[in-house]
Amino acid sequence: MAIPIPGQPVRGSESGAPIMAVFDLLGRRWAMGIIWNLSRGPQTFRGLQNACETISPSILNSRIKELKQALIVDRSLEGYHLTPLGEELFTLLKPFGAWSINWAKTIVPKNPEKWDKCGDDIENQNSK
Amino acid sequence: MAIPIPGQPVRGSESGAPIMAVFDLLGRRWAMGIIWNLSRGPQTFRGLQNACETISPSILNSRIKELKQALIVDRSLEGYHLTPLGEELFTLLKPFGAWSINWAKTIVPKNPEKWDKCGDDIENQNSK
DNA sequence: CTCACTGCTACGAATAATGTAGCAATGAGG
DNA sequence: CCTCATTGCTACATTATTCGTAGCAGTGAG
Repeated sequence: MAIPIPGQPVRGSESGAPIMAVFDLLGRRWAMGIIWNLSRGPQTFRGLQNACETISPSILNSRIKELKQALIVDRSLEGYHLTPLGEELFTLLKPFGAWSINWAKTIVPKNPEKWDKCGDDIENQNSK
Repeated sequence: MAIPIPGQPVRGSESGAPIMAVFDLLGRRWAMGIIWNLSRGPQTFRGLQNACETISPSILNSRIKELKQALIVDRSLEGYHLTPLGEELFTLLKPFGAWSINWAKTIVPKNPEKWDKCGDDIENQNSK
């Protein structure tokens, strides 16, 4: 799938508003997870694959290509890593970690039937 | 599609880390765009459909159901709107608007072949 | 009763993702 | 050289998700 180009019509916006292009790009399966994982430092293809547990290599390959084209990810000898633009994006993504913990506490009691274990995972997540 | 429950295995994370559940939820097509649109105030189903231009009603319906289950969106007489949790989420999403403009300026010169018009849209986007 | 509109469902066609197998390249050990 | 293991990545059939369009029931105005 081609990356959305801001200024061009993308999914959800004929006007080409850049925010819609971003939502298109980040709204693809695994995209945000890949950025999150890369924030810890350079990763190999295999490393990312393991981090994303169930991603298939062909999709990982597509997402990486897209993020590279979008200048968010790049590759060096140490492996794939975030570009400066990607780092910036991650700083915006970071607060979602804390929000997600709060969200989990609110939502989980509303879905008791699906809720057994969890506690530890939630508490331990703020480790970066 | 069922919403991801933090603490339960979701796409990309057997551990059930809440952040992965959030990425799963927000990483679905249109999800972030819907939240973005609702930040301007209550919207009708049709209003959202028009705002998202090319979304199909069945998908819009699914996304709304999911976001409602996730306590991010609710419905009242005035229409669909963000819950307090949803408003919080939007404040995290908001900075992406500014970043996207910056990103657009960087990326567009790298894709000259796809770039004709754009300028005005980019400049005028920071209106909330 | 009609007309226009709304929220929403149905459903086939198109597109995207999964899961698995496997290939070429690289590097270590013998 | 010749294995063997590992890595980055491709291929491809199966399955899941989304698109695009038609249309139904409900509401309110005229």
